[in-house]
Amino acid sequence: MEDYQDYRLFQELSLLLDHADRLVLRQFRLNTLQYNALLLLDPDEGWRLTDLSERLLCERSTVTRLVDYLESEGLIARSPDPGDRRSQRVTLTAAGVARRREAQAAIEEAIHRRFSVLNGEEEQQLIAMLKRLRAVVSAEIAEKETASPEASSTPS
Amino acid sequence: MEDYQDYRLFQELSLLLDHADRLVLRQFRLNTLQYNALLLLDPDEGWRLTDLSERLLCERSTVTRLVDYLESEGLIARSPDPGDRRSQRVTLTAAGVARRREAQAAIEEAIHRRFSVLNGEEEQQLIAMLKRLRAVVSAEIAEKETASPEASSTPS
DNA sequence: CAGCAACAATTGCAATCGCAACAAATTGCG
DNA sequence: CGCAATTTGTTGCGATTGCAATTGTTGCTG
Repeated sequence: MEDYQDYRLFQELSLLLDHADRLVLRQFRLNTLQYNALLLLDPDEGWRLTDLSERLLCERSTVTRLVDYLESEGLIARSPDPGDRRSQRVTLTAAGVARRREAQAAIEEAIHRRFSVLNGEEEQQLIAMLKRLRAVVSAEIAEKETASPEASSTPS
Repeated sequence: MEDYQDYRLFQELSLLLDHADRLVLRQFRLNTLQYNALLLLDPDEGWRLTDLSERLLCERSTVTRLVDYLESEGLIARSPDPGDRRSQRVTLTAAGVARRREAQAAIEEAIHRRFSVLNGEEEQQLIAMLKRLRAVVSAEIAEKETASPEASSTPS
């Protein structure tokens, strides 16, 4: 009955959170996706672009341009994959570690302030609900995407 | 302590929901914003573009182009505001009502399926938490936006 | 009434991102 | 081995959106 109210609230809060994050990250010359990538990356262990795209829930082409930008900022370094000449390994530079540390401090301060309106028990409930929702929506997407990209068949 | 987990889950679910909605709305040649606009509009009572932008949480320029598109699809009509030559009034056409009805049926079916993993009590809790979060984040944005856009002053 | 600030809508521009097409490299199967 | 299918990353293109500047209108104030 309140499904729709949940949905609208969730949608609106998404927009607001995106906007608020942009305001925070702007001073570090990062957008949300770039920041999330920095969080994942590591100075030692190199990530492949394809793995980054799967983790960040975006297209490979988006990761290409994301990596182009972070590289131009000197925050990451591309290096060839020793075992596969198609692949590249992306690692954090010292500047990347520093920039991530600054941005992370600002973002996590903001996050903490926002979620301080919930108590510990509520957070647990929220996490549990969000996980269940994530599972359903993931399944819905998987179902829809295996349905259309192939099989223009309608076979007998 | 779990603030960050909440946040990441929320962010990920936002991406998934956006993606899932796009898959549903694509068949009606609408994106999420266009659909939300159709929900607001009415065959009789005309909306001003500025009011739409505030309701949809986007820029006025975005609404201009949104209305351009919906008009080109024949779903809405622009008419001059009788009392103010600066304004325009936007109303739903019959085709707009029909398109909205189809899209709404599909979307609400999907929403209902997604939120069926929560029971009534959980939905109430979720709504309450989302409302509190919305309030904090709104306040945060308002604070940040009144801080920077003006006052490059640092006066004596 | 003249001037000016505020407001409605639009346009230009840049940033962002998904999708499709592509080149290079790798894998697998006959 | 040899060739087809798959995989990795890139590029072209279009769609979407925010921000700043602009035009035309309104309303307030001296």
